[in-house]
Amino acid sequence: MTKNISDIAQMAGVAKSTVSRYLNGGSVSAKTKQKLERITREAGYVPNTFAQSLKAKRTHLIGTIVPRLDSFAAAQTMTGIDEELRTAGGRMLVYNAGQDPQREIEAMQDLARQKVAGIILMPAQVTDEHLRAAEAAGIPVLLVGQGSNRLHSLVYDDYRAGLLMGRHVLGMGHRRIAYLGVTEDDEAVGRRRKEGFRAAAADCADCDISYYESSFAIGDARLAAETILDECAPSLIVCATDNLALGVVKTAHLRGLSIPSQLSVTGFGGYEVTAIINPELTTVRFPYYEAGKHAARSMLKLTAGEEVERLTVLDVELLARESVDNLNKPSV
Amino acid sequence: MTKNISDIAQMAGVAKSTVSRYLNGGSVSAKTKQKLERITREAGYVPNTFAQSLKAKRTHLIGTIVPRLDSFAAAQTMTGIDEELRTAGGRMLVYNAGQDPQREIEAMQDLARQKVAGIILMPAQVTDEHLRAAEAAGIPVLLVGQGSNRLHSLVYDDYRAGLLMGRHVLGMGHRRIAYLGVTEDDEAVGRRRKEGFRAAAADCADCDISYYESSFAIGDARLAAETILDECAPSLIVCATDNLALGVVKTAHLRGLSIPSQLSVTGFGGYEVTAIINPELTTVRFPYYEAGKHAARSMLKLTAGEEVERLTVLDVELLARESVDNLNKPSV
DNA sequence: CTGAAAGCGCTTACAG
DNA sequence: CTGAAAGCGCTTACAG
Repeated sequence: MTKNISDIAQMAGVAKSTVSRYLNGGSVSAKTKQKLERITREAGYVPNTFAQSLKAKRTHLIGTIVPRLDSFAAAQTMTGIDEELRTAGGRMLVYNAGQDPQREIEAMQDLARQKVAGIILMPAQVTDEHLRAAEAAGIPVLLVGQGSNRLHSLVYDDYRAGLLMGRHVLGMGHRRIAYLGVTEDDEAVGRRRKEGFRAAAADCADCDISYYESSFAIGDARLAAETILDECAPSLIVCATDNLALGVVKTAHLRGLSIPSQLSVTGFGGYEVTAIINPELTTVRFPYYEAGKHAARSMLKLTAGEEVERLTVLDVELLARESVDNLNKPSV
Repeated sequence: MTKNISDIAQMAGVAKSTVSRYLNGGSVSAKTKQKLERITREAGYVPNTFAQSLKAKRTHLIGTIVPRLDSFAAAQTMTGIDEELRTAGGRMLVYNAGQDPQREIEAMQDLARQKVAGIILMPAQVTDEHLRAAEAAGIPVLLVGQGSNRLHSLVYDDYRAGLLMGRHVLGMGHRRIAYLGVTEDDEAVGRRRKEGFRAAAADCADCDISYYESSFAIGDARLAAETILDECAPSLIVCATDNLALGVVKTAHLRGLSIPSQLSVTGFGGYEVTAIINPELTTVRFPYYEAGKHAARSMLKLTAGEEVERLTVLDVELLARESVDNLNKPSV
């Protein structure tokens, strides 16, 4: 029923190789091209992707490795990748690493075996093992969210995010501050956001900043908040992600602390939910969706053998909302 | 570098067909089997999936069509599907329909062309066109979230969800109630939840229930809440999804209405965020993750030609939390 | 249980 | 610009 390239060749009275050349944009006479155009259309011809891949030894599939499927950042990025890929006839093969670095490595090996054309990886950290696996894959690997000088990378300006947030809360008059971060093994989220924040605080003589650390889980953030509140009773807790901020907000509620009058809280990310909760959370928006589109475009170029910038830095935007109290209120 | 089946055959001193038979569990003598076992292992042989698919005309890929990537339900379901598929060596190819029924149809056609082994579809509604496309695909199609007597379906007990919720809020003493639903074109979410709720209310003589409708978007729910509050000033708004409930909560906050003392709100779904906001949202938990695992298992059976129950109904669970005021408080 | 051969639907040098 | 032929790495009747 479904036509193959031989059928088309026969119908057009040319050789299979001519049809193939036509399909792949090779040199074909104008007349032949016209004829084939009509015939393939009328016959509803669709190339068999397996046969193509078997010969060409690659697919139009782009492997995408995400730390988890149910995170706002991952979902937005995947949506961007998917949409952009489709416009070019590509497809996204999702690989869920389940927050396990080891599974990220395995994913690269597995995807390489399946001959995907390229891999977009959203890693929590980039280890030597990651680099080795990426090289061994023998196909383009693009990092999103974390940088490496050995791989093409698309990162957010985490440092500036921290800087913007630092300036903002300092400007609101906060001096006794707790910074709830994550492991510095995570270069982007754990290290650079904090460094940016620290740089902003460096200009401030009378600041008292305590640094804490938690995992990415909301539950851990809730626990960390208990400790922070007991130990240093800050006027503000800056959290390295919106999820952590949600956890801190939860603990504040449970303790009967009103936000922002009794405790100010901020996040990073710009998750949708931060605009829904009350009060709305002050945070920094990260362009996850745009990053996905950008990543897909770059990957398409890489698989086509074109040049792509090694490092792209995406800008972020402060969302100053209600969860930070203004301590500069004129005293009556 | 990478070995193919001929290399293995040569190394083992047998024919390619024998190797193929060994690989696919065909009849091979114990001796040959042992030898091939060792050789394939030592050589690190990995079959070329394209060649397999080209011949066998199918893949180990299972297409999964979701309405959107960034929804809690979709993310949980995908996670379940992905995990279960992997244990069987399968892979999930995600197709994002972007909330467009037409793209769901296209997705089935596209996936069929790509010769995926089966399709798991999470549709908003099941039209005749869906049914036709599913049949034309020529591969197993499994519905999740919506039922059809013409296709294998895995659904939630939406009717019971509505019933449980109805009994709960009535039991808490609410009588003046607004039900914010969605289009009845959505059999599960729009129709059955409401029917269940209505059944619970039927037992209640002095009930005053007004029915409203909105899209699935949080923004629309916020608007709908304005109308509801103006028109009928209920003590409680029952929302057909947690997202709608979030929108209603938002509007309540903006109007300065305290929850639950001045307005009670409930949802359906059991999204993670409902346990994070303050007060926690009363809702019904839907087992999305389990549904994903179940769907994958069924699909694996279907592609293997095994029998699978046409209809599976997954149970739901009421999560009675803080967003519903108890009107039965003893008056002092 | 095993092997030789054909074929899945393409692409790619190689000639012309 | 075009065609004939080989080959990508498998699977599958068909004999034996």
